[in-house]
Amino acid sequence: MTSQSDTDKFEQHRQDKIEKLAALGIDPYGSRYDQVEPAESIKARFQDEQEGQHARCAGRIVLFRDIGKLVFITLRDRSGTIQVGLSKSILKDQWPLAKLLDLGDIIGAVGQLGRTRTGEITIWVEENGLAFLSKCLAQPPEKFHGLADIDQRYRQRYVDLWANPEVMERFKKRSAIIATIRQFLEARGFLEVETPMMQAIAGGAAAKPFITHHNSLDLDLYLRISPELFLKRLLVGGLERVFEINRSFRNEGLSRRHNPEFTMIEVYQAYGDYNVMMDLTEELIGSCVAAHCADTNVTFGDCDVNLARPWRRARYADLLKEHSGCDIDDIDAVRRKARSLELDESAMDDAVVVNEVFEATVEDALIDPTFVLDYPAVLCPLTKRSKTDPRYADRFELFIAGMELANAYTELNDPAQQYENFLVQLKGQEDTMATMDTDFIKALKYGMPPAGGLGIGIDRLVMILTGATTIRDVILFPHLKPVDAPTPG
RNA sequence: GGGAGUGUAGCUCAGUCGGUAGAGCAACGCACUUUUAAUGCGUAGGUCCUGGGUUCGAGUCCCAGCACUCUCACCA
Repeated sequence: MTSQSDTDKFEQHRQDKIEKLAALGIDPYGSRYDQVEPAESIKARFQDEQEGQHARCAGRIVLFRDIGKLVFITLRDRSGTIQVGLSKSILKDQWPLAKLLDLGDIIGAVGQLGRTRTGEITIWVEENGLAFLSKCLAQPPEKFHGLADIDQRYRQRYVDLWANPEVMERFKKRSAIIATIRQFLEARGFLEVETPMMQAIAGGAAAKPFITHHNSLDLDLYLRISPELFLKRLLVGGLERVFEINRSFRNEGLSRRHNPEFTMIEVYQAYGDYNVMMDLTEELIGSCVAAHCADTNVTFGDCDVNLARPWRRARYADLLKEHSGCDIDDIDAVRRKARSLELDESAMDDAVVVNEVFEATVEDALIDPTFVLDYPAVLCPLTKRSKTDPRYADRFELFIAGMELANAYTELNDPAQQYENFLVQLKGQEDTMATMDTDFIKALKYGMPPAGGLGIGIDRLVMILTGATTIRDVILFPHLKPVDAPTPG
């Protein structure tokens, strides 16, 4: 016997039950089922145990205990679980149907609420109160360990979601966090907008894009690496406060913090600057913490993270000094440090070496939320330079648990300076497909109000707030290599 | 692309020194009207990832490949 025929045998047994149901005139794939109450709300309202209460619920059979003339079912729906009891003496003519149920089936149940001997709240299904809504033909995962194989969990998220309740909880929380963000911004007068995901010029970041092709225009297009340049066009247009919760795409390596397509939010506020955005960031994420975390201390892998406000604000140069011992202006010292970190600095520009040392020594150490302020200007082509020291740009990044969570700056609105920066950026970046965005320069020539702009990695934020140390646990269908299709025949 | 690890029943996993493949759950059959991962008895289920090699004999040792995981590199 091969395993394939075992699987077929399993499916055949269940197929047989479908045919038995059909012979009884019952559609195993059911239909509309109204007035369904979530399992957890049924249990909540029965706490007072008033006699004669009815309930109507629907869900998937995740546990099945057949003890003769009595069957106990644990039914799972989006809210949780509830026990459903089938009794031969109550079901009467419908009793034989109880023996056609299997683990994994989706059913509806109506009946009296009661408690069993051990106190479990149970829906005792009444006569004709059992509804077949969908037969499960495929074999469900093991009931106690759930679906544990990581690859299968991501590939078959449709099983993972009900086999592992904490998975469903995490994705419900993700939705709730995004709802909180929307409410927060809408309450402050920000308008949610949508800008192109297919762009002729992939701008707003330095990353390798994915290429796609428009047939009838015979035109190569890029999947956006950032919505930034379009959102700033909207500032020129006078929308003044906009945000986009956007999927962006970067053709780079995968890691526990990187998925090729990821969700971020970008926010632009006319007449603001990066200090305004820093306050906004702290309040925005703070409101998510308040709404969705039990308290401000969260665990993230091996880290204990304290999210209590206010958050530390420290200059880039000061953090470099603190963690590497190097003065940012002493390039020889920085290069010595780079060599001691086994970085090959010989071919790097000064600013790049500084940033490499910064990333190697500082970022991992920023566990509690830390705003890193005032980046070297050469690293920031879209950012306005500091009025007091033009070597630095008015930009911050927010780090939590060693992870870059947000990036914001005072937007550069000088078209001549922006044009110069683009030219510098284009040198030696052929592999990023970077192209001069002359239309963006033209837009700036019409006048863009001074503005603060902010980007927050939504996936990473959800990771922090739900304790998921890999980005694939907060993305419903993370990128995976496709499985080879089985050869037909 | 580099390094490390994993791959055994549908699922979760054992498998000792190289000596004819094991458990729990799921499945199938029987019993059971208050179970809680129900229980008891019975049955069935294997390309030990793939291909080579060593050996009288390989799930086990060696080589190569594949897949996945972790990690490093890449990554405004």
